[in-house]
Amino acid sequence: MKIENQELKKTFYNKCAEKELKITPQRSLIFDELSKATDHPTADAIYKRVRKTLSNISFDTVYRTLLSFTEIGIVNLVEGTGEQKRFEPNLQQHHHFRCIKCYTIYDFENDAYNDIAVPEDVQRQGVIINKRVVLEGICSKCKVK
Amino acid sequence: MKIENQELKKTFYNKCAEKELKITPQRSLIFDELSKATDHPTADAIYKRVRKTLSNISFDTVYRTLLSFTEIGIVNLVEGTGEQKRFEPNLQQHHHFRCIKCYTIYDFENDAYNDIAVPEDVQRQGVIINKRVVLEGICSKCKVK
DNA sequence: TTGACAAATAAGAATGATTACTATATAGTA
DNA sequence: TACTATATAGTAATCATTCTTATTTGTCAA
Repeated sequence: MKIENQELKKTFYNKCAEKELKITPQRSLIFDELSKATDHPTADAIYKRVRKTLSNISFDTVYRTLLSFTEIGIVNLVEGTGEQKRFEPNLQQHHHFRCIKCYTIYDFENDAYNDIAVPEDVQRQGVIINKRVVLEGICSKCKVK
Repeated sequence: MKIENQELKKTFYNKCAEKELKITPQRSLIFDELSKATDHPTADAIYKRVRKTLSNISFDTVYRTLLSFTEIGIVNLVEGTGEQKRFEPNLQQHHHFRCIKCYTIYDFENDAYNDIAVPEDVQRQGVIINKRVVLEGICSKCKVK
């Protein structure tokens, strides 16, 4: 396991303790599996992966667990336009390029985007937790077709 | 009907002609109804509104029509994280503040956000059609609770 | 370590959104 | 006006998500 994953695991234990979520084999496995993922998987995709280790885990457990992870902030829900929910590990701030044809999401990092200021009128409307730039378009693969 | 709505209606006729979509009373009504909306309605919400005028319109027609409008680019699908699809009229470029508790989406305009540059590495991955900043957080209403 | 209790799980059913199907109706055009 | 491809209403089917219930498990105090 890489250093950054050990760090992630620590956050997992800390946050679970803080929010009074018990550490179960299912939760631990689901967390590990999502931490490895680079493809913004759906709950169903994670379910298929964890079943290789825990063959009788239920889909409901996977789904519920992913949602509770997003609630305590150790996992992110990825924005889309109404398809299945997609999840990603809560890594450093990054942004998304989303293909409107195949729905693939490409991550990218950009310091200028990280530093954009929140307008004052929006600050008055609530507390901002996330800033993200979403670029939408057609990816090279879909362009070819 | 206001000037800008007349303009919208022209775009509607032009785009429909261009893409060979027939102008039907249902389509025309659905387009008008969404053009008036400021609340990023779901298909179901639009269905309820148009039924006041066309009482026997089917939900399927409304849903299908909204999707075909997004395909020809006269309507936008709003980003979210896996809830029901939400639609908005395709107006001038704007950005969203999205409450993660109640899912309400607040529009705002910001010139600096409109002008952000697309990084070169992303330009190589595809053609960008939309740039949008999504701010997520907790809105004042939900904060109170 | 053991026992009690609250929390978590598996399994499957229920709900709700979205999509597909089919017979009928209609817009656009000769 | 008549023709033809397209669109529609009504309904059924599918798929994602959420709920229910009986059982199991983690945690903590003794």
